[in-house]
Amino acid sequence: MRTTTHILDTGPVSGAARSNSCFASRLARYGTLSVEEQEFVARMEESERRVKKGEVILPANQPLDELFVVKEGWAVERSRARNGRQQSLRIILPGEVVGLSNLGVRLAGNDVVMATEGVVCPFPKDHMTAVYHKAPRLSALFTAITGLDSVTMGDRLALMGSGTARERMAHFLVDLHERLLVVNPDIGRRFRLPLRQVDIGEVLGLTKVYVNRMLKAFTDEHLIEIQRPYVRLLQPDVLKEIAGYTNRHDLIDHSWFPNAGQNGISLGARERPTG
Amino acid sequence: MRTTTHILDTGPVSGAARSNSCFASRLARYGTLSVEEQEFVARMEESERRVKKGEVILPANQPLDELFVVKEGWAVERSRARNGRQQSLRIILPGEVVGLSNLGVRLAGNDVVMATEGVVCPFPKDHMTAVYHKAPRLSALFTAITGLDSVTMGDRLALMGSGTARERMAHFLVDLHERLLVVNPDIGRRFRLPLRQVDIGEVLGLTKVYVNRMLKAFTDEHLIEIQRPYVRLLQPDVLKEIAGYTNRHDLIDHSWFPNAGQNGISLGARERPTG
DNA sequence: CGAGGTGTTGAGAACCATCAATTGCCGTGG
DNA sequence: CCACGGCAATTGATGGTTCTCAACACCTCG
Repeated sequence: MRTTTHILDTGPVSGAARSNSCFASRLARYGTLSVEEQEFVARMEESERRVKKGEVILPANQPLDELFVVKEGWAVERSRARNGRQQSLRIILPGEVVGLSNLGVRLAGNDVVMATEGVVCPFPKDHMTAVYHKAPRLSALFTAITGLDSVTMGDRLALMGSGTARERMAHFLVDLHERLLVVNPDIGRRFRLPLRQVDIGEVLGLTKVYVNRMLKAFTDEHLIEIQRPYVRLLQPDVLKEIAGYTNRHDLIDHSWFPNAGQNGISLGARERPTG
Repeated sequence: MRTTTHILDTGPVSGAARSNSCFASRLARYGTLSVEEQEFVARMEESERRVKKGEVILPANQPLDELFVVKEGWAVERSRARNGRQQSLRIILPGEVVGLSNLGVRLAGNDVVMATEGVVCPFPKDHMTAVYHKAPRLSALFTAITGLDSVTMGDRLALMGSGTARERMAHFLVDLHERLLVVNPDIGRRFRLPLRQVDIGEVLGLTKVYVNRMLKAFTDEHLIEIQRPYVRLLQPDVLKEIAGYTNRHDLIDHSWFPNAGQNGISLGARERPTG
């Protein structure tokens, strides 16, 4: 009998159970969690709050005493530029955490705003202290995720620096699709894109007008198909080629994680579902 | 008698001693380290390696088993785009760490290349395991620094997305200056900029021609003065205004750090030198 | 003295922004 | 049922910022 359970074990997983643990299910992608670690994660998701579209769940320039797991809906991290023109730094999808990278920071650098209505699970930052004390492997996993975010951000930075509008748009679509697949492997090539073209423009550093032109171009080239608010990627590979996309989600490393000690639980890589 | 020593205590600090601990001195900016923690840090800097200009100290797409502290010289993190046009993601100055954000990542996302000759201190990634086990406050500090890097990267992302060439250049100059001041508070307004205009272009996502034009513009407006390879910021405040610069280095938070335990060492904020 | 790298300057073109007008969609109310 | 308002998407015309290409000046080093 094993002392670990795999959260994403295929089998009798009810829909409700899955929706109760979208964060845990994302973590489970990177390995098996011990029972104790699962308790920590569960604690992070124990309180829910329903949030409206446009609600600021993490205000900039304010001390941040709560982290969030986004459970339903999309959020956006936005930098407020005094130029009026504001820039979205990243999109936060269900199952992703807000504030991990701001953990050591006294004041939050940027706003995090809900792009749609949704449900978030706030949990006090102090809990992280306990994690660092008692669940070193989990804290290492958080470090890993933070690092992954950083690499991802680097990719976007490169794209914003030297990428054309076409490349940016392709990257945007492909990246969203791949990230949605992480939590929800069975969506196929079609997904809901609950953003206006203005919003996309703020993510990509383009005007809504040019966003529209790029989308039209892709549609004309039969690369995508738009059935608002859904998008279908007709030729994902071509889009990846245009974007120069490299999937970074295989990058999580656990080899250096501290061992769990006498219970000897291995946080080994989970085999990827063939795709 | 205190059990802690402040590494940057003003007083009899020899030049040699300071050059031996540029990383420690950066850490010390954020608080006082215990003797044990100092030992960890010292261990990170115990082996030195002299590196040539252009040398790749951390190759992309390869497992990363060493971190580096850059002790002398400048390094650059570069994303290799297959478009030919390559983009520098960030500049790494003496006293800064390479690879912290890649800790949890199986393969390094990007190359890190020396922009000048210099000295780096490699230390095995495995040491971090020990840190996470035995020096929770230190590992929290690393998390904090990683977070700070992330926020900084967000600022640059916003700038690349919606900033003009003028704003980018101003930000570039001001940011470098402020970061050099962290380790070396007495350089005044003049600093050595050991980069070609092409290199600056790769950082800012501009061509060398336009970099030149911006620099000329700033010179004509008496905002800067160039005495290759030195730059003097004649009106730093105007530059900050142009760049919309906000200094993020005050942002490190230690309130949530785990306590050190019975020895009760406080990792309190260090008062900033008045500037 | 020549070669190569870097900086400087000019002219034209490309990409994307801006401005402006129109269409289509949806919910509301008459 | 239709009129209306408002928001988002779409399309066209024009302009600005930045790129590209190209030539030349400067410096260092052999």
